[in-house]
Amino acid sequence: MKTSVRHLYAKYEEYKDKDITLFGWVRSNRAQKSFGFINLNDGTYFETIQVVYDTELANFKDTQKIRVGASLRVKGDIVITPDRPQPFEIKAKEVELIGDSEEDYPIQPKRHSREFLRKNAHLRPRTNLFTAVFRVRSLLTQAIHNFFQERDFVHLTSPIITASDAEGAGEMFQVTTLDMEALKKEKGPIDYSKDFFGKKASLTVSGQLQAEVFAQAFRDVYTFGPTFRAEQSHTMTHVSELWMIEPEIAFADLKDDMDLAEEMVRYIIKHILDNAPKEMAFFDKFVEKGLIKKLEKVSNESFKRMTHKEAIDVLKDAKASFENKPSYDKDLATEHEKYLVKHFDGPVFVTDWPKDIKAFYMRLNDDQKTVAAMDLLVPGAGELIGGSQREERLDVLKSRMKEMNVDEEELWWYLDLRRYGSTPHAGYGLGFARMLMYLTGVENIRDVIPFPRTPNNCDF
RNA sequence: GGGUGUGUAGCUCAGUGGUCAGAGCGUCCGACUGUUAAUCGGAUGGUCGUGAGUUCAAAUCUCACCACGCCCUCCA
Repeated sequence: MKTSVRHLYAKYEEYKDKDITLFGWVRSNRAQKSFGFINLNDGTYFETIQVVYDTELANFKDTQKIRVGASLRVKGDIVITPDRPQPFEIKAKEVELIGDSEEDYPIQPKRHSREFLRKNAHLRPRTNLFTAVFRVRSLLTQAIHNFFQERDFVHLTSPIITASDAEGAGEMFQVTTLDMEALKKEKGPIDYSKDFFGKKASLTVSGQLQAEVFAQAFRDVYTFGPTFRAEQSHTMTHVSELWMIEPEIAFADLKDDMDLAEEMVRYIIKHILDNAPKEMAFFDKFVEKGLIKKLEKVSNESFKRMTHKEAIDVLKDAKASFENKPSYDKDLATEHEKYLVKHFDGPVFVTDWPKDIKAFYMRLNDDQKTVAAMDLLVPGAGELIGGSQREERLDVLKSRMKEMNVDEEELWWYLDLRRYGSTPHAGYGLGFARMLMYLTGVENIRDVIPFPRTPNNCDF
């Protein structure tokens, strides 16, 4: 009977002394004179199963020499072992080498640097750390969809290619079918009417504007898709290709927006703690001590909320000395964010930001100086969520666009939403990989993405 | 993009001017009756990132280049 290690761990008593077959990869092989032990991982579970073999095997000598990384078929009986570190093991009757692992297999049963494993991105999913990270990543996807679907949100996919450069979130990757080599030889401006879309096109940096369209029809919607940023960012929290979740809710204000974000974060934490206990215990032990306690605390307490002005007041009163001086009309520096989350010992919403440092679509507050924006700051992952109440008043939106040099004609459809049944509405963007960093304690965003893209790195 | 640091065996690292360049792990050979990153013995393994320079002598000092890490800016 073919089964899985995950299934065995759940119901091993039922398999007592029964004959089963497993397929998997060797994590270690400890051979002695007349017996040996193989730790086999079959990919279905974080834990390995110990395969015990001895001279009764027809191919005992060959089995002793099986190397780490090889793939096997193992047939044998499940033996319950209450006196050993593992609750059960398999006593092998047959061990068949399916795919040999050559002598220079780079992954050894020992510590490797994260840097080395990044360069071996095709093999790192077989290590304990990355097995855990990517299983939690999969569960995180599920948790997010569950959360929104249970609340009757409609999921939409926003376009990946856009001809708008007004999305306002940073440098964009250009998309073209023009012959670059030929263009190099020509002089004068490029004629984009000859390009594939008849105009200059790029990869999207956000699906928010399109999500707003759907929110004005379905009320509550969310996107979950890839976005692209061409910034020369060399940090532990930035990549060039990232997945974002962007909910957008109509008939809602900034408070509703924050309530939703907070409820979502709590829901996600609970889902992961419930469904990946082995993985979370591993992170807690080897990646970030006290991780589980931290997450449990977060899921039980309401998040700190404060205005940008209040945050600056806190920073000005702080005994710490900052390289960047806190200022009421400036953005928070990374050192400020770190101070705030440490000072309040958990996630912090910062709201009502100076309008000049925020995007054109954010709703202007009555003071005429700030906008109804919010950032959720967390320890480790930095800005986990950025959101705002959107400007629903046509005249105010237009004057803000003028102030910030955003082309009205290009966004005629966006302005139309304010002409036909406009509603107060709000939304936010959640960085998927940053959420994963926060949940796992992994410090570098490149280690929570299967094949990360960063400046100068597009391997695999 | 700005700053800073690192690059020595397959991996993790030691070696900061002086004979043939070191350890642990891996790999290979051997020992071992219950191992948990098993242990023990032996062997294997390196144009010391690349190029130029200083010096009697360079892994070690200088310069350039390349690659990568970290910090800052940008944001998710």
